[in-house]
Amino acid sequence: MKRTDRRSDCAINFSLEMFGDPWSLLIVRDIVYFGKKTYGEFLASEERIGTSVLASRLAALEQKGILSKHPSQTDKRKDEYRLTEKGLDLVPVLLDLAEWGAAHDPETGASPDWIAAVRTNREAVTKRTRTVVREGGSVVGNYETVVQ
Amino acid sequence: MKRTDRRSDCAINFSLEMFGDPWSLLIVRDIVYFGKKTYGEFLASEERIGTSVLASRLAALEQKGILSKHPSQTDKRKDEYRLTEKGLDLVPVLLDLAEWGAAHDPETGASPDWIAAVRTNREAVTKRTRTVVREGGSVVGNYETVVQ
DNA sequence: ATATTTACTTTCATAATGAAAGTATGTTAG
DNA sequence: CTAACATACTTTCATTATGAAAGTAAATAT
Repeated sequence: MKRTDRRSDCAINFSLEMFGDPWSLLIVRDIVYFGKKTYGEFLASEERIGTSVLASRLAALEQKGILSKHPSQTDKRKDEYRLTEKGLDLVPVLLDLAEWGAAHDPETGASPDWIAAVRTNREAVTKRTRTVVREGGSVVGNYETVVQ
Repeated sequence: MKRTDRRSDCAINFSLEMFGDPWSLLIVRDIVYFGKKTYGEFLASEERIGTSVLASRLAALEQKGILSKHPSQTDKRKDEYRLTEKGLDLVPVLLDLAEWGAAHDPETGASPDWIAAVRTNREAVTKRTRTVVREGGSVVGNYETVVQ
């Protein structure tokens, strides 16, 4: 009586079913790179996610244990979304996507030394990124720390 | 007069626009892990991609330079799809997705020693996987070679 | 008290997916 | 040589997801 609804037991397929849509990883990126936390901050991102899509993605990521939601202490209208440990495990995926994108987009906006740091020092960059993000920081706000 | 249609210049966004749908990376996985090459082989994969979706994904991946298409030498009905070098650059992404999926799916079908090899020996596994796939082989058909 | 913020929900037109059947060309079996 | 079959699609159409815009309710700022 197993086999609920998943397409297969493949680990890659499992990952794709969890966050393999075109928006979920952009939300994770907003947290990891830019330190965004609230609905309004995600909504304002450059890629212009629609409000209804954002709402459904946030709910789905929370339900899947990738994000957790907490009422803001300072403003009761706001909620803060944070990555769980499971969500932090996506940092390596983000780094690979950044590396691939930077390598193959002739007009990429990625900074060459960030990409170089990821390429030459992957383990350490991953670990420091996790640590920084776990404590509420972001890559952009802690560049020196993360890159080394 | 730049800025065609892309949502942003972010490298992560670029990657997601190229293969960030729920099917493209499964096709790449079919090639890398299982050595699939033809339309019919992709169509038969466990996740049951629809024929119209498969056709559009293959065309899109070819147009984006991730796959190349070649008439089969032995059977003129068949076409063979292969990864370009740009497509081979997706191997690290696949390895990360496998690692994340295996780590977070309690019922994963991924073999523990493949995952262990990826985790402890990422660089070498990546490089050997690329080499094997570039020559038309696959992970499943060359397990000992790839894992070491 | 009133205006504004914030996090949504609702509505609705358009696009993508999924299931099923159909087609054109090449191959195989008798 | 011909009929059945294989292969790579395309077409159709119902269902679902996306995207744009407007609306709502609670909390905060003025």
